[in-house]
Amino acid sequence: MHDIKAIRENPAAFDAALSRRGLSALSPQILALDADRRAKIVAAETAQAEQNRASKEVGAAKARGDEAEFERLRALVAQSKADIARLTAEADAQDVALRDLLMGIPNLPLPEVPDGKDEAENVEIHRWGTPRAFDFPPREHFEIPAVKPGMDFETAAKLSGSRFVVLKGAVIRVHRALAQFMLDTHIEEHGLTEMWTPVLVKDDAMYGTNQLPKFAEDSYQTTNGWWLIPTSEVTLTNSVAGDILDEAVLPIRMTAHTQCFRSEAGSAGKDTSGMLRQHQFEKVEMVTICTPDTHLAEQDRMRDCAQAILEKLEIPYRTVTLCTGDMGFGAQRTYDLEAWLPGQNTYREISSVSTCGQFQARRMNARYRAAKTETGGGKPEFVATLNGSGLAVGRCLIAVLENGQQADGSVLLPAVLHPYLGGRTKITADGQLA
RNA sequence: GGAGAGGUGGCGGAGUGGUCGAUCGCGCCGGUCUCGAAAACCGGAGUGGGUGCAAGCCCACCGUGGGUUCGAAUCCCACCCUCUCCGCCA
Repeated sequence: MHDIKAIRENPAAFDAALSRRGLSALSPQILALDADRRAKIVAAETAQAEQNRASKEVGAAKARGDEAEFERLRALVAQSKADIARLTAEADAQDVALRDLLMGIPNLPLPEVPDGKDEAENVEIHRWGTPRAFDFPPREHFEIPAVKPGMDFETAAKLSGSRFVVLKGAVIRVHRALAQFMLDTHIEEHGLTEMWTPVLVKDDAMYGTNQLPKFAEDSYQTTNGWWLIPTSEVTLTNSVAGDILDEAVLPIRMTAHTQCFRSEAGSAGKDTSGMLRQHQFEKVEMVTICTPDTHLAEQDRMRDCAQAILEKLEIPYRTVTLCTGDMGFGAQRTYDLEAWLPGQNTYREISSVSTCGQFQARRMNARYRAAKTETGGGKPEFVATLNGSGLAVGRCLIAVLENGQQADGSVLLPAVLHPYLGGRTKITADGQLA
């Protein structure tokens, strides 16, 4: 959510940033609402102050036994009650209206974010590894002989419909190894703290990380009102909602491995084969809570953590900075990591690392108290929040399988996974670990 | 699921209708004292909003939302959460 004071102080800058995201100027509408709201607040508070004064006089009259004056004042106060109720309701309504409006406006891109309409205009900033030269036509993951016995879409369809998968045998073991490997690396080498969180959350959490109010149709809700998280960004980030943190505890760098649930509404026909895009998938997520002056450095750090995973897995990838037209609702800047998928002969998104600045913190009311200095401090300020995949486990499995496939139908597995697989180094063409 | 207890400021803990935004203790910050520190003493200190150049003033907040009343942290209703015991259970 945006800071109304910042918009008030510099509406032109606000509108200019909005236009970079392809939105028309909103500050006139916002400022009009804001002015109206403040006028209503003044009216309501003035009336309330008068009543409070009168009430004290009533009490005083009663105390000195002046019954006539007591009754006169009492009637007066009683009369103004309805007026106050009306004014207060109006002020509240304006407040809600402004909040609703601000809630629906996306975050503003940082100056260094490239302008652009869509993903075609993202800017590559880093490339690692060289795609293997195949002396046979590389297959997509679900067509590799070694994989086929362990990736069962028919059974999943029987159970749940399309966009689900049943994994078995060697394939799920590699999947599990991947998640463990990612977590262990983040914990031991990157200094992140592992968390285990609910995957069912209340409305408030979904508002905090921007899923609500605009993107309700992208998530699933239970009959009693809980939401299934589309990413553990929701639980990790909202873990500090409403808090006033001591600056000394920042930055807080977390990671979690959870199931994620997405309806994929609007993605009909997109990536329908294989397990690239599922309703249910696993992700190792990273979330950082930090001070606003450190968030850019923290974002680079987080990106490096994600890149390190791909490098250890020996998967060629490239990193892009998303252009204004491709950024998510809450992001100020986003790096996407795209893994090389030989079966598709292209790079596909496997991680997205975003800083939201104070955007989510304002929604969640998550603050920190800056250490006192001569110049100030000591006052609560909103924290900055960042989130990134570290990585999407299912997509990472795809990348490992496609990049490791051999002419004979087997798959060679990256060395860092061998310890997690009892020393086994490959999946044979008939689907066995060996 | 059943029974009971409880939700007050960073923490502990008072407060059952009228200057209570809230006694007190601890912790915290500033000062006095000290070579320095501790102790002691003095003083300060919540959050959000509105208004104002500012000092300040005003409004709201004692789990949440309603209600009663001239007036509510205090009374009433609903809900949420926590704890204890019992039951069930991965």
